[in-house]
Amino acid sequence: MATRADVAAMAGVSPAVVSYVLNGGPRPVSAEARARVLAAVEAFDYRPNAIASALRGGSTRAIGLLIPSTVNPYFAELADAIEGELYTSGNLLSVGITDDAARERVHLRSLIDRRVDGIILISSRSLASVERRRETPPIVVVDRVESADGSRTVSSVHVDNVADSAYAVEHLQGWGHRLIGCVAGPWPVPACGERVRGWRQQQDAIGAPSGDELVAHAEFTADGGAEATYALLGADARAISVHDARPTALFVSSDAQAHGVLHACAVLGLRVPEDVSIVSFDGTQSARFTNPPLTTMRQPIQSLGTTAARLLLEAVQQPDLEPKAVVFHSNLVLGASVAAPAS
Amino acid sequence: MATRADVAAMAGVSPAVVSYVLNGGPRPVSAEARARVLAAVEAFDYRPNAIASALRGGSTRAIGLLIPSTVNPYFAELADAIEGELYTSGNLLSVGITDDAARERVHLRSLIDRRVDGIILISSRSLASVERRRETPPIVVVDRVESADGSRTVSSVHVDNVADSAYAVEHLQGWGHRLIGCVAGPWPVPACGERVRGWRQQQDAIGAPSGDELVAHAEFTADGGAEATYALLGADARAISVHDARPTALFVSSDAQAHGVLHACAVLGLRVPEDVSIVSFDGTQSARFTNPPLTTMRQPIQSLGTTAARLLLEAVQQPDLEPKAVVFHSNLVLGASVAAPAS
DNA sequence: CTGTTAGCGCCTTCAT
DNA sequence: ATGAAGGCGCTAACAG
Repeated sequence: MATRADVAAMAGVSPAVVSYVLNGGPRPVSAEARARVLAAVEAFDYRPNAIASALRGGSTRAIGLLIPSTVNPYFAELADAIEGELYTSGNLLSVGITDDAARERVHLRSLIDRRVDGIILISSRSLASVERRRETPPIVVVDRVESADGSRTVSSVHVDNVADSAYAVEHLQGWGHRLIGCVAGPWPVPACGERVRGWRQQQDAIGAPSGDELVAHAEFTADGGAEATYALLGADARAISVHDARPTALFVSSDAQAHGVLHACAVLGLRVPEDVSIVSFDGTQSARFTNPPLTTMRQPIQSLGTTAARLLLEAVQQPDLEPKAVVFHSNLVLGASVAAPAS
Repeated sequence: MATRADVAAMAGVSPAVVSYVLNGGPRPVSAEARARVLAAVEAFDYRPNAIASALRGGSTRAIGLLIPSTVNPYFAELADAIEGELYTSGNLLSVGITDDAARERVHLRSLIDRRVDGIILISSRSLASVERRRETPPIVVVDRVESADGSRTVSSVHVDNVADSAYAVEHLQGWGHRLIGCVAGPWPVPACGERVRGWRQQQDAIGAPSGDELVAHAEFTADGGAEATYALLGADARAISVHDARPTALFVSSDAQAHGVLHACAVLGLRVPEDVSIVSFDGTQSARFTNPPLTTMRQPIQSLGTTAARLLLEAVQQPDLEPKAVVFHSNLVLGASVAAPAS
């Protein structure tokens, strides 16, 4: 592959002049020399080696993204928004899938070794260990960030999970539901805990049951949602024996799980919404095409993604900027998965 | 950040010895020196700078992936499989989303500039221009590859789109359908054309209509599928005026489009499968949770992804290996979107 | 067994 | 307006 020296030789100038032309500085170049250089660049189809440039200049124009999965439509839509914003600013996205925590740590290391300019962490389980590290590039987390000592060291973008979850539960209560189960998320990250907290808070607010027998943790997948449903609504569910009645509604922490919840309800012979009402969280496109369409709390996914990217790029430019926390809120999208409980 | 020189200084050895220890060669190192080096590495939390290593060694251990979208579940599942395989082999994935062809070209350039070890192209629209380039890293395409002169220069992985599409159409015919519409894909890539060809071939095989009035091209999105449905089944559809009857079934080129097809049918007051039967292509998880569940040709997405990654890694290791074309076939997954036409 | 050294390709200061 | 040269951090060939 042609190098800068080749171009310089053909143009009859020194390598420095080639850089001057291509980078628009820092020194002026005569029109003649410029023309010869550009011709040589054309002839060789020359492009600067980004590796060498990065080694020299200290910037890779690459951003790392650590994401739990791309199969979950919420994460997929988020990744799409982030990539779009980065593309616009001339940055490349390096992606690691962080199914499990060990993998997340390995990927984090790898990204730092590769000197990415910044990192976006989605639902990170190893943020604590990150913050302990000496030297990391700027980081933005898509999820709430809570530091032990209250001081924030990274920026974050997220919805108000507690309030938005409470709102979803309130919607169910408004239709007359009291015994409402909660399909919780799998990971020890704030977003998962907060959605349970929002459910519990809202149940407590009207004196409705909020015990652990009504909570089932599950993976953020359809299968996870199905399992949780069997645990909560199946014949020998603890929720049923404790309350001597089957929950009439479920608050589900993600659309991905809700797909499996619908499936499991069908298997159990329960009709949605006649026998069981469902409200889920995320508001992805996929929620519109289920049977029945899901009533779901729609997160502003595009905004979350573009904001995360923009915050990060700002931090890359000005490393000693104050970390920010940007909070959005969700909107209830009415599907057809909620009805009044059978009386 | 600590450099190799720092570690060497602390360990009281030369920088080369640090490399010998960390890289396991190429020269032996005494146990004592090794211990001191490792202690120093530990103390500094030192890791080699991957940028410098790449500049020197010629390998970035990074693979580029160009993908049309992550929101389409077929592409998302494919990306997931590819990332998994690359992670296993210690490679990082750099992703570019190639919504439009211009973007694809920019990304391709960028990946080459960054000296990725190889590139995976999904449904590429600019392969022709790639093949014209002088120096590219190894490339694997997920789609069929057709060179003008018949000689293949890159490897490919794909299903037999013509045969698998024909099979899907045959399934509809088996239920008694004759007037079958085709929702085609949007891009000038082999996979899109071949699915239409499979539909047409199978229609011709039984002397059923296969004219262009029965084909509607559309984006690989739900909205695309909906628009195509209006064009084919709406009140003033050309298909209807030509045949003086409404198509009783649709062959849909992707699950993503099929979601929108279902939606549009509901809007048009057409029941699925009573009024319109549907078979789609891809067989993603998402097809199981629609209303009704989709009957769809399931591509072996995991295998496609891991095979693409493995072929590429082979080519990276042995650049003058013969390009291969690996062909898989799809399986019909029975949902509930097909029934006999109303007589 | 260990140390020295020459680049990899680029950017940029300094000298001309 | 241009050229020469140092150095980013690393690997590996070469010399002790």
